[in-house]
Amino acid sequence: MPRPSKPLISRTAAVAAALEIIDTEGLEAFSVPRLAKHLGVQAPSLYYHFADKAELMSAVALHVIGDVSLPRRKPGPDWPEYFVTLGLNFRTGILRHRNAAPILLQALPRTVLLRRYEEAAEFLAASGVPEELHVQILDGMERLSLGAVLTEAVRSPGSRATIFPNVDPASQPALARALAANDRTSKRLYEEMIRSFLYGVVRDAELPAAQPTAQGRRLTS
Amino acid sequence: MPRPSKPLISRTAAVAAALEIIDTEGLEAFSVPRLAKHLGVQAPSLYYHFADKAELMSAVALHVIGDVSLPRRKPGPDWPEYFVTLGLNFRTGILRHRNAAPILLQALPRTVLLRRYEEAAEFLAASGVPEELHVQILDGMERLSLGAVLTEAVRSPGSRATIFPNVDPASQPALARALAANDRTSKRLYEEMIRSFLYGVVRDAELPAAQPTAQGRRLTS
DNA sequence: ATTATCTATAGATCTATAGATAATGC
DNA sequence: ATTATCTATAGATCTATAGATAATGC
Repeated sequence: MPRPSKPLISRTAAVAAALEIIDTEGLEAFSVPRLAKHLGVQAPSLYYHFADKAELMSAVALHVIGDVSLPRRKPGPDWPEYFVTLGLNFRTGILRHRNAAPILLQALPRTVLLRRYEEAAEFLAASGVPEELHVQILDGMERLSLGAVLTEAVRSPGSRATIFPNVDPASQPALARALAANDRTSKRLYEEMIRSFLYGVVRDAELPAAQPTAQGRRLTS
Repeated sequence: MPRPSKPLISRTAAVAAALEIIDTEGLEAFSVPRLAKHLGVQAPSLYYHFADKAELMSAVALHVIGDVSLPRRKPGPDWPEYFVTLGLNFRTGILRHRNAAPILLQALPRTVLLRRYEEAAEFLAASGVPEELHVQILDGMERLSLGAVLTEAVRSPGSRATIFPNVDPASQPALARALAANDRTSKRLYEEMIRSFLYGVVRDAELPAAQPTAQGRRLTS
């Protein structure tokens, strides 16, 4: 039946199905014929909606980060918390689809992220953060959050429980002690990592100094 | 000739050839038959040296990070520079083989990195850094450097020149201003990112405070 | 005329195993 | 006997295009 009364395929349905395959069977399991079977159509039909496989993957990547919501916070001296929230949202969104994480690295058009950067840059300016630091903060946040989340996403199910897997106290005593002295979860480490970074960036700036945590103190100049 | 006088294939030669293919033709171009042709042997012969393709990829990943040398620094109050050097070595080593970067994310056994962490943990202890911070620092350094370098490695040749590509001053004025106010290269941003992070981690600790840069100042308590 | 599917198929690969075979080392 | 290659091949895919075809909307 060469043209159905109602279209069988839509881009969004195709992307959702692709993500479902990747989530449940892994990235390797994904292919165009595979997706077609999942949708109950023939493989070549998908090429009517996507130019090629790369465009499909790109659409999947967009869908994954499209779910990440931007923080609704007022500019001000606690501006670092905007980025902490952003980073955590980002982490949650990606970990929901951890098998798709490698796609983000390769197929994510950077121009998409840039639209968010503009808003973040405005936020920084409105918060009184010196302009010289904006690129440091935005570039740093991109690298840090993408990297931090990707490494977490590809971790095997077995090694997810501990921060470092298979530490042998006999041959790695210093590491074992370090682990024993740590009481933070992976999520908490990530969250604090963002605060630390932002605090460090503004360490020499006059103001607005970061007051990221309850114990946060002001820098003297 | 079913067995040559001298072996035609060695693991190291195979890995080196694999990396050469990946470097010059991209990760997609790599396959076992492809590697065999490059070595002048038949594809199945490679399965005598590697159990499967995954083991081969893993060996390639190991080779890439094997080139990264550990810093030779004495423990002391400028301990952050140990990590800055480590991070820069890591960056240089990976950017030498940027097409192989995605392999590191997926095929790198974490136990390999752990051997280095033990040395780093000893170094932190000897420098007088409180034990509670060791995991924060090691975990943070892993996420930060892997992430920062991967995002840099997959950047397309065209967009490498600028920090953010295709910024339109009309629609993205805040971003354009931020870029204009930035005078740092990608490498420099990465380097300072590590310093900022480490400085931030110890921001509340009594001592040894980080003195990462010439302008570095001490925290008051 | 345009839209959205289908069938058919080109064309190129891949991964991995089984089993033969000759050189080497004991 | 072991080592290190080879040939042959199973078996499974893939990506993508060409061209047919029927439903829809003008």
